[in-house]
Amino acid sequence: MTDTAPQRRARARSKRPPTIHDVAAHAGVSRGTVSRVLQGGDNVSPAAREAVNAAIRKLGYVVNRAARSLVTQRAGSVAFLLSETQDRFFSDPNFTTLLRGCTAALAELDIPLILVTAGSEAERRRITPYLSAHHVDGVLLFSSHRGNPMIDHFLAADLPFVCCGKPLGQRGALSYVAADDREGAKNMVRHLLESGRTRIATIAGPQDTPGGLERLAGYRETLAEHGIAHDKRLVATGDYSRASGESCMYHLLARAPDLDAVFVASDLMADGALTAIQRAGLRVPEDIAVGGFDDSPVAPSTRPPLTTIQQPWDRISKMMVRQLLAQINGEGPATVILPTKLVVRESA
Amino acid sequence: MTDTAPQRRARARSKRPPTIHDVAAHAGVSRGTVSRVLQGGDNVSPAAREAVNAAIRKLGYVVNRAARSLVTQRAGSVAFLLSETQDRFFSDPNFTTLLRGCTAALAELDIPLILVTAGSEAERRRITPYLSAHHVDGVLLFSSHRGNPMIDHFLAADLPFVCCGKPLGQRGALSYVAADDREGAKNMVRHLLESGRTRIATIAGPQDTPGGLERLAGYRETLAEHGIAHDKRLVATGDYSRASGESCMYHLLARAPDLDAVFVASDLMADGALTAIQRAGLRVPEDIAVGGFDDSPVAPSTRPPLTTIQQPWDRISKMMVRQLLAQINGEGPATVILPTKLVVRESA
DNA sequence: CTGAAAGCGCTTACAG
DNA sequence: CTGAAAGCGCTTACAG
Repeated sequence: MTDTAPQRRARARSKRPPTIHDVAAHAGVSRGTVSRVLQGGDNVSPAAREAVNAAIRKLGYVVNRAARSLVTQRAGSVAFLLSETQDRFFSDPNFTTLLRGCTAALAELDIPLILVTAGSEAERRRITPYLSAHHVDGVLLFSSHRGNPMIDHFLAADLPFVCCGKPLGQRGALSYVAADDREGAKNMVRHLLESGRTRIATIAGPQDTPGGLERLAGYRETLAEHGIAHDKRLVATGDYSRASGESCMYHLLARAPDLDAVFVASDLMADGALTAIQRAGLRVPEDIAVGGFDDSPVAPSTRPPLTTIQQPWDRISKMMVRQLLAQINGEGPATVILPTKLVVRESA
Repeated sequence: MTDTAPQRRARARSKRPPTIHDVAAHAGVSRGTVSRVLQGGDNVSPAAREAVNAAIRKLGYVVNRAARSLVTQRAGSVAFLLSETQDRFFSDPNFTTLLRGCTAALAELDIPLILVTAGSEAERRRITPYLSAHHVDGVLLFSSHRGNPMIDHFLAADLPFVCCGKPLGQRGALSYVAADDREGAKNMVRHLLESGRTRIATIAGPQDTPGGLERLAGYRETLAEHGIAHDKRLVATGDYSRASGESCMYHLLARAPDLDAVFVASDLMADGALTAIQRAGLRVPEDIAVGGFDDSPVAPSTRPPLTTIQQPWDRISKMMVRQLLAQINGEGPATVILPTKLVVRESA
C-alpha cells in the first residue's frame, strides 16, 4: 500500500522528464561524468562520452535549467527591456525589426529572451527588483529618452546591460550600440547639396534623444562646412510622429517660402512632410527635395518613394547581443558605432 | 590565509543577493517560516509574519526563482510562441497588438514572458525539446495555418497551451481563443446589403486559415439567407497581403464589371482593393462599397477611411493568458469566442 | 579520466 | 503555529 521512498521516487520519475541521474544509470557512469559531457566533454574518455550521448538520445534528456542556474548562479536568459511608453515603441516599425533581430541572434545561442516592458514609473518599480536580483544575466535596453533611472539600478546591482543608442545624461562608460547618426545626417545633407539645393531646411527629432541631437548636429556641420550661414527659420523640431512632421512642414513653409529641400530626421515625419508639401500645391522633388532617415518599411511606398538613410538594424541587434554576452563573460563596456547608408529613391 | 567553509560562505554571500537564510536569521525564525510567509502567510503568527516582512524589506530580499522552480517543478514563466514565418508576423500590426496585450496581462501576474519564434522546420526542431522539457509552464501559440506539428508535441509532453484562433486540422478538444469571424463577416455583408448593394463580391483569405474559411462562410451564409444565388465569379482568394488584395480586385472587376460592393477579409487586402478600384477609374463608395476586416491601424487612414470589422485584440490576449493559467492550474481545455464590432467609416 | 560528496536556495510534508 | 530535515537536479572542486 505505502511505497518506500525509493519506490515513490521511481514512480514519480516515470512521469517526469529524465534527469541526469537516469542518464548516468543508463550509461553506467557517475552523474559527474554526465555533467562533464554536458559541459563540453573535456576530461572525458571517448568511450564514456559515447555512452553518455547515446543515453541522452535514447532517453530524450534535456537539462533542467533551473537546477543548473541554481548552482552556476546564472539565469541563462537575457531580458529585452522596453523602457518607453509601450504605444510608442510597439507602433514603431523599427522596434519590431530590432526585436526580431535580437530574438534570432539569441535563439542561435539557445538563450531565452524575456520580453519586459517598463513604460510607466509603476512598471519600472515592479520590474527593477526582478532584474536586479539577477533573474536574467543581462539586459538589452531600449529607451530613447534622456536619463533612464533603471540604468543606475543595473549599475548598482552589477547587472550587465547594453543600450540601443547612446544613453543621454549618463556619465561613466556604458555599453551601447548605435548607428552613426551624425554621419548619416551629413551624408543626406551633402546629397541634397550636390543635387543643387541651396535653401535646405530640417525637421529634427526630439532634442532629448540622441537621434534628435546628432542628426541636427550633422545638418548644421555640413552646412557650415559648405560656408552656408545658419538660418534658424529653417529648423523645426518634431516628435518623430507623422503628424508632427506634417505640422512642422507647414511652419517651415510659412517661415521660409523659398526653401528648396528638407532633411527630415525620420521617415514617418518625412511622410507627414510630403503630405504638407503637396497640400501646399508644391511638387516633390521638383520644388522641394525631401530626405528622410531610417529606411523604414514605409519609405518605398510613400509618394514619391522616399530617399533616406538606412539604419543598420540587423547589425545593431546582433552587436547588442554580442556585446551583452561579452559583458556577461566579464569583459568591460564598449561603444559600437555602425555606419548608415544613403538610399536614393525619388523624393530627393 | 585559508578561510573555514562558513567564513568563505559568509564572505561570498556578502556580494550576493540575500537568501531566505539571511531573512530567517534577521527575523529570528526558521527558513520554513520565511517560506510560508512568502507563500501567502497562512499558518503563520502575525508576529512572525511582521518580523519576516520587515527583514525582507530591510534586506531587499527577492526570491530566487531557479531554486523555487527546482522544488516546485514549475518554471514560473510562459512562452509566447510564433510558429509562423517571422516576416509575416512581425510585419503584421495585429501581432504587435497581441504581443503587447499578452505582455501586459502577464506582467500584472509577475509571470515572465519568453518570446520564441519557430518559423522554420529547423527552428521548430530546436525549440521543441526546450518547450517539451517544461522550461515554461505553458505556451501561447500563434500560428494561423493548418496542421501545426508542435501541437502534437505539446500534447505528448502534457504541456498546457492556448491557441490564438481555431487550430485547423486538429482533433480532440484544444484550448483556443478566437474572434467570431463568421458572425463578423455576416455583420459586414448585412451592412452592405442594407445600404442597397446587390452585387456583392468578396476577397477571401487563405483557405487554410480559420479566418479565411469562416469569413467566406459568413459571406455565403448571409447571401443565401437573403435569397441571393451564389455566383463564383464574385469570389477571389488572396493571401492577406496588400498586393494580393489589389490583384484580386482587378480579377473581380474583369470577371464581374457590375459588382457594386466587395467584402475583403483583411484591411491590408482592402487597402490594395481600394487602389485597384481607383485605378480602374471607379469611386469608393459611390460605385463600389468596400468593407474590410480587422480594424487595423491602417483602416482610419486609407482613402477613403475604411469601414471594417473590429477584432477584439485586447480581449483575445487577456483571455488567452487567463485560459492558459487555468490550464496550468489543472483545468481542462476551453474554447472562447469573442464578438466583433462593425466600425462604419466612409468606404461603405 | 572518474566517482563521491557538498552545496546552490528554495518548499513541504512531518512532527511536535 | 513552528522547526528540522529531506530533496528538487544540477555542477564542481577534491581525491584518487
